[in-house]
Amino acid sequence: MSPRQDPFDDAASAGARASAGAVLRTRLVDAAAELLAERQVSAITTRDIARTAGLSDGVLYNYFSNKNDLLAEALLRGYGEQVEGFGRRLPVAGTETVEKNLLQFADAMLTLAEATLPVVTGLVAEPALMHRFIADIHGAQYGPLMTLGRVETYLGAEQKLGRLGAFDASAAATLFIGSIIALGVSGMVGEDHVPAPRSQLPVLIETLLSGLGR
Amino acid sequence: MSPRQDPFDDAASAGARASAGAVLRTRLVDAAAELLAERQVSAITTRDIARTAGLSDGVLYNYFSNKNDLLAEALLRGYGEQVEGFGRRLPVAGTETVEKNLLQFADAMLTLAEATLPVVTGLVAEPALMHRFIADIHGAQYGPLMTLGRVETYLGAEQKLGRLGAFDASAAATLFIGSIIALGVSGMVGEDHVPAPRSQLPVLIETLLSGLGR
Amino acid sequence: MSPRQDPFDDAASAGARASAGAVLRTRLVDAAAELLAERQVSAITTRDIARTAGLSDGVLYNYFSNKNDLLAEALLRGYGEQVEGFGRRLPVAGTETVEKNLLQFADAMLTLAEATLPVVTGLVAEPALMHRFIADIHGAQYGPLMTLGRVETYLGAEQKLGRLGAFDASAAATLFIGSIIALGVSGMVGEDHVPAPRSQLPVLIETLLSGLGR
Amino acid sequence: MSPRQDPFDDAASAGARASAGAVLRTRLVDAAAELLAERQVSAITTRDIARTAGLSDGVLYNYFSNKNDLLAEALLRGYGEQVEGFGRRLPVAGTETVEKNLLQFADAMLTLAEATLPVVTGLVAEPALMHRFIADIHGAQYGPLMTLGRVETYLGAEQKLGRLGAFDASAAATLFIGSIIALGVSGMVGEDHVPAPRSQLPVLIETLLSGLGR
DNA sequence: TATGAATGAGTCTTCATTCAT
DNA sequence: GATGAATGAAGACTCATTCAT
Repeated sequence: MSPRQDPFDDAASAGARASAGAVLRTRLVDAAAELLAERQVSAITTRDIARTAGLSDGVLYNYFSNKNDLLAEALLRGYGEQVEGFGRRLPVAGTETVEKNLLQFADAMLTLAEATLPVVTGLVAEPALMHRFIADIHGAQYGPLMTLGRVETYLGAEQKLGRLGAFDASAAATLFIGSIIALGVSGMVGEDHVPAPRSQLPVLIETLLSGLGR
Repeated sequence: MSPRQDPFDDAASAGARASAGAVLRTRLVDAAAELLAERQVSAITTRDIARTAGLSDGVLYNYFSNKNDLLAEALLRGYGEQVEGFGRRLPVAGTETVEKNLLQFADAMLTLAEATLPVVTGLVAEPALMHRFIADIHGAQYGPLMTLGRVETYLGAEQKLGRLGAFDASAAATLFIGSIIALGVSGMVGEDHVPAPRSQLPVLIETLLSGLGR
Repeated sequence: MSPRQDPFDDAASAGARASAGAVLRTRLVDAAAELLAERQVSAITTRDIARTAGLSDGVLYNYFSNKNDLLAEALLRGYGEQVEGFGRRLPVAGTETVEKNLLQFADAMLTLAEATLPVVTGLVAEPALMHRFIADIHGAQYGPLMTLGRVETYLGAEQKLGRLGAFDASAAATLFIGSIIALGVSGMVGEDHVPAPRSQLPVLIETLLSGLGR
Repeated sequence: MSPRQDPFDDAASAGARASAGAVLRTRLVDAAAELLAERQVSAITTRDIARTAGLSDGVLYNYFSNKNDLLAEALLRGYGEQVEGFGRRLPVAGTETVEKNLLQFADAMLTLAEATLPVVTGLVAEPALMHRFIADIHGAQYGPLMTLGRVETYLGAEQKLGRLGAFDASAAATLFIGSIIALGVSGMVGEDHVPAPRSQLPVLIETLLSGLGR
């Protein structure tokens, strides 16, 4: 007698099954992320996700306890990717000029804001998901504090190098990031008569560097 | 014969009768505003509004052509009240010190942001209402451009008075407002370990005034 | 002392009041008839009628026990007017030629059909109103039997005058009226590629007169 | 091994499973058709259909994009069945006698009219559904023009065979069909004192054949 | 485990009718 | 009588979740 007839019952296929499951799980997250990129969270139905993933309506509940669990994962992954893209573009203190570096920083940050704002603002309507998301990005060190921290660290480093004066690095980072996010928001709302956000970065930086005083 | 004392007689009651319709209308707007203050737009149902107003389900449609019309009115009224409160607190160029004035400006603006951000961000999930709202606040001169304009105007005035140096007033206003909104947002999402937004205003202003340069 | 001060309290004004009531009643029926001419029965609301009559929502119930009672009256009146217009245009047996007379008959009947079909078909969706209407037009001798009877009478008269041959006048009337109503319906449904109903009357009459036999 | 007897096994049950969706879909259409046979379109609610089909409220939307889509299908199916029944009963030119053939034609047509008139007239109150239905029956070659065309064709064929004289076949078809529909309508509205529609067919045909002239 | 059919509570909106003034 | 504000039942449609196969 051969060991077993049941084709699904050996270690290999058990592994295959397990990873097959993981595959489906990933396909669901991919589909959710894809939809998140083109639509408000509140406009995404479980059926949409299943269709996009090419799967049936019910699978979702084999891998996630509910819709929000899946969305939270997709959200975190998408956000994380953007944050990492941001992290890879950062200038190094002491190289180039401070102004040039800040511009590069600003551009990366505006890109991050433009990519994540639509999704994040959409979360406001889903408090449960929102809190979940905030907890998750804290856990994953992806929070806005991280970006704020990067700017702060950079500014502090330039100060130590003597390429910047004395100022509160934390406050400066808030001014820098806050104004860039504001630009991103105004671009998102799409008010007419407002200049393209990106074109305003240089004068923003120059103003921040010089200050308003005499 | 002395005039009648009964406050419900004559013109008064005629007026009351004439505006009887307006009473319910107002009650509906009040109810909507009340709910808006405690919940996301998307979590407010027509039934909620009716219950809160102590009215029956259908009344809404005797005064508004649909749910969004009512919400838009409540939204605009609430937002307008905040904007006017903001407008009344603004400093005058040339008085006091620039720093003190900017602090007052910042405080008013943070108050405005804290009051309006939750509602406004909730609109993102309701594009129809969002566009309606944007059109309404533009019509009512309540737009964000208005607040930006106020700051810009103030800074320009101080420049002319020689109390501030040479800088781009528009960029400065963006730095100022953007960072305050960012404080408001961080307060709203309620991240722990973040200092109270209001306590950060002085150093923010000082940093903005001095700049980062040497 | 003059007889009476109260301007509303003499016989004349009592009469005026009574007729004032009748006036409102008539205004309601007028408004309903007006709307019936431009819309399906099912698309007419009591509020529409009140607005059109320039009256308040509730008056209707002072003169009619419900919406259908009012509509039934408007329906009957409108239908009666058309039927009477039809009755006034009928030819007299023995005058002109039979063919010319039948054409006149046909034209009057098509006019009647075109005017009443939209309203009558709209009634199908309101069984209660439909039955009421049928009973009413029977009572008022306005029924289709009446028009059928008119044709039948005319044909019989021409037979007696020897201007037509031997045939069953009732069946002939049915052929005549049925085909004209069919033309009216096909015009109403507005199928393309169908010739204008009125242009087909002559050949219809000629065919009816000659018959299909050899 | 003998083939299995169990009708639910193998291919049969695979088919059943594959078409399991179609089963509910059909049940819905059946239920709609059932209601259509006993009630005006406008008096049928989605809940009625679901209850009649023994299903829950929402199922409808798993198979149809809206209520009208379902009704349109039920309508077309019912109408098509009648039209096909009609088509199967038609006489052939040159056989029997013309009179007998026309009577057969008339009877089939009256049957068709009696079956379809209540439903079709009910559509008048639902313009959207009406247009949809007209488009559908045109697509399916079920339109009234078809029935008209069948009569016209028959009459033309008899003319060529010399069994009928010279006349306008189109006008004759309109006379024929129009009067039969009129009989159907008068039967439908159920006026009393009107002889049974079917009993009037012979004299109608005789009159049509002989004409009114001398 | 995968499927997708089925569920049913919940949403906005309409409108004939009532009734206090 | 006249008003018109208020009522609330009813309708079409959506969608997260369940569960038999």
